[in-house]
Amino acid sequence: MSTRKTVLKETLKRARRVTAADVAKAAGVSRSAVSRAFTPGAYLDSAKRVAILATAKRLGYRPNALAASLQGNRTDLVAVIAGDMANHYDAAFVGALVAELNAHQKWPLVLSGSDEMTEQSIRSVLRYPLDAVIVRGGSLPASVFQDCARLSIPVISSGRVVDAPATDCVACRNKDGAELAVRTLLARGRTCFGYIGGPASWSSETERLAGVRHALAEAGLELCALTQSDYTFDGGRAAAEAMFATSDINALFCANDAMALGALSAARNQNRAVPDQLSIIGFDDIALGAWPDFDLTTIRNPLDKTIAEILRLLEARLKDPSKDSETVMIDPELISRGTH
Amino acid sequence: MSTRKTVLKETLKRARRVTAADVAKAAGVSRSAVSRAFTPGAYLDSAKRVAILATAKRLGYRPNALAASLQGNRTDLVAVIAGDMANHYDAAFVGALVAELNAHQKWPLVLSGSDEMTEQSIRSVLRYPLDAVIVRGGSLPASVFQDCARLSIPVISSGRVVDAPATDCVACRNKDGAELAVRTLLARGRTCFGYIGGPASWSSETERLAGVRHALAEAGLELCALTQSDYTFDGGRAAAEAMFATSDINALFCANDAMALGALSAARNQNRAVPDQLSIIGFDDIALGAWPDFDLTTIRNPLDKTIAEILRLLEARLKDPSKDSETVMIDPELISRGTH
DNA sequence: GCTCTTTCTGCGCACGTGTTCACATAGCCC
DNA sequence: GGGCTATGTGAACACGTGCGCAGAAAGAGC
Repeated sequence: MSTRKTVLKETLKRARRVTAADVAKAAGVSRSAVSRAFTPGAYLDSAKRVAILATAKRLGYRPNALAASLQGNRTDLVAVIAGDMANHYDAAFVGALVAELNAHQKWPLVLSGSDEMTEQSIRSVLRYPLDAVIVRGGSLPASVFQDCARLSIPVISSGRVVDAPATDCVACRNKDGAELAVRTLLARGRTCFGYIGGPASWSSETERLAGVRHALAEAGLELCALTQSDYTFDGGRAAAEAMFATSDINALFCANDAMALGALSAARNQNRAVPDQLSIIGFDDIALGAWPDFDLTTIRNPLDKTIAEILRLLEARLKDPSKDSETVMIDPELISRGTH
Repeated sequence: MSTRKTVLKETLKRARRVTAADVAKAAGVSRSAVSRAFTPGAYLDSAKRVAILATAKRLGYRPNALAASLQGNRTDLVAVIAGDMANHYDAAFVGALVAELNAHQKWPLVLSGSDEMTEQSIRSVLRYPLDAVIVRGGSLPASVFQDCARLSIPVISSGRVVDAPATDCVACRNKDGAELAVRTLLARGRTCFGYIGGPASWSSETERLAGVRHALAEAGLELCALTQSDYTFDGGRAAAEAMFATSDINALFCANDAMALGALSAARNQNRAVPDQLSIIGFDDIALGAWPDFDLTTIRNPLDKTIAEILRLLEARLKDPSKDSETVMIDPELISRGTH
């Protein structure tokens, strides 16, 4: 009876994965021996180990990482909540982060899409026992962080400082970056400033705007023009066109490079000489800005440093899950090129 | 004794995940009842179900997807082997694919990096019981496909046609695309053709080159200049500069948009009027090409269709794992803009 | 030969879940 | 009351693995 049931199951299942028991039977040893063969440092006759590994290779066996993780081991699975992958900086960020995680033998479950979609997705993904969740900026509701905390899954937030237990943060000093941009333009002798920002709901946006206002106030100035746009090339281009039509700015700071490139495109289209009549500075330092066709002056939001810090924090957190939360601030740098 | 051991383990483990047994104890029911509460259609008193779900929510319980998958269920985990994320087309591809997989409740484990690194990574990731592996172009060794076959993990290959069991393919008709580009340039009256290709090891490259040669031969022509580059903007720019120095082409077809934009940049830098003196056509149709600053004519490698087909093939394969392998060819289209 | 250490091995438990199985309770009709 | 169906329930198993435990074998020192 029970044999018949097993046979039925075998047939129904298309093709069972080879298990340690299969290898043990084929090699004529116990299942424990197979397990030990794959565990460095375990007591096992070296000749036997070689034989077992050979059999395993022949059958195409690999230990099932999921079953192993049931014992309370690490899963090496990390959720990565990407921002908008259409954004060049976010895409570069995710690409570099994924490569770095791979190099550290961590496997990223990537989530992307609109914020509501992502919120749904993260709920589903939390069904997996993750080692950690890495969040890229964005504007996710606080409930997500609470859910992670309840499941005692550590969180690393990049681009936004979050105060929560077992939550480490890496963020750029956005205010400093914006001030750096404005001071650079002031030093160039500019007096009438325009600013094209991103969606007001993003914390980075409010910080950058605050930096702009602060640095201008120090020089006894105010913004001549201000627009909130959407971090895209098209959005930046449209915002710049509208701005050119209503005010006579000679300096323009954009909250990211994509919008700055859009603004540069608009300026060229209207025959405004850059940088003679108008200075433009972006933020992020995407690869595109360095192309000779643009040669965009920008404030670098250092990708490599940020990702290196994320991995350092991840390792530290896994080593000591109960350690205090840590926040690392990254200093932006001026990348001086031809548009200011 | 056994109690003491359990207590010790509890203390050592930082914070255990809430399990169905915990919920059962808290709600005063059996563990089976908790499992049934989360299984739609299972026999369970409706009042009891409500009570259990409430308790589960209070404790922050979610079923462990990994433990559930041990029973032979789907894991909903899919490995995605990305190409080079620095490449704009590949980055857009991965971004769109990830979003679409998320929408279908599939969770992508993304691998990226150099080919050798990726090969190492895929071996590690195959320790997880994956529902499928999606491979983006590239030049991975055949052994990877063999490994997947042995573990009976279905493979979907995009950008390259692979003949293997349980391996479905989606690919662009690269030859047709290249011919379309050349015929468009011929119709424009061009006679002296340059071609900047990608690495020769890629199958897409040989197909595109074959298309170029075939369409030219039909018109009784041959290539005036040929270079293999690396699919990057800088590579395309350097290749174009070298080409301009040695031959007097009036038509240039590039194997991808990034190199075409580099070539366009080089042409502008040397005051070659595009499209009056020189026509340039790219391949892929990345978002960048549509920017008014470039306005690049190109051959679209339809991203949405490709991804839609990948998901269709994935669903079909999961529904019937033993179905015949299928190959879907996607037709490229001419996107006529200002550089030809 | 006897004890002690070192090396090696198989048995069996634990991990968290879905599902089958056997059993209970209740309702209904003859 | 007897037989039937529909509904509800907990115990038990299976999934694949790592590891603890106990015992075996072998060698070393007296």
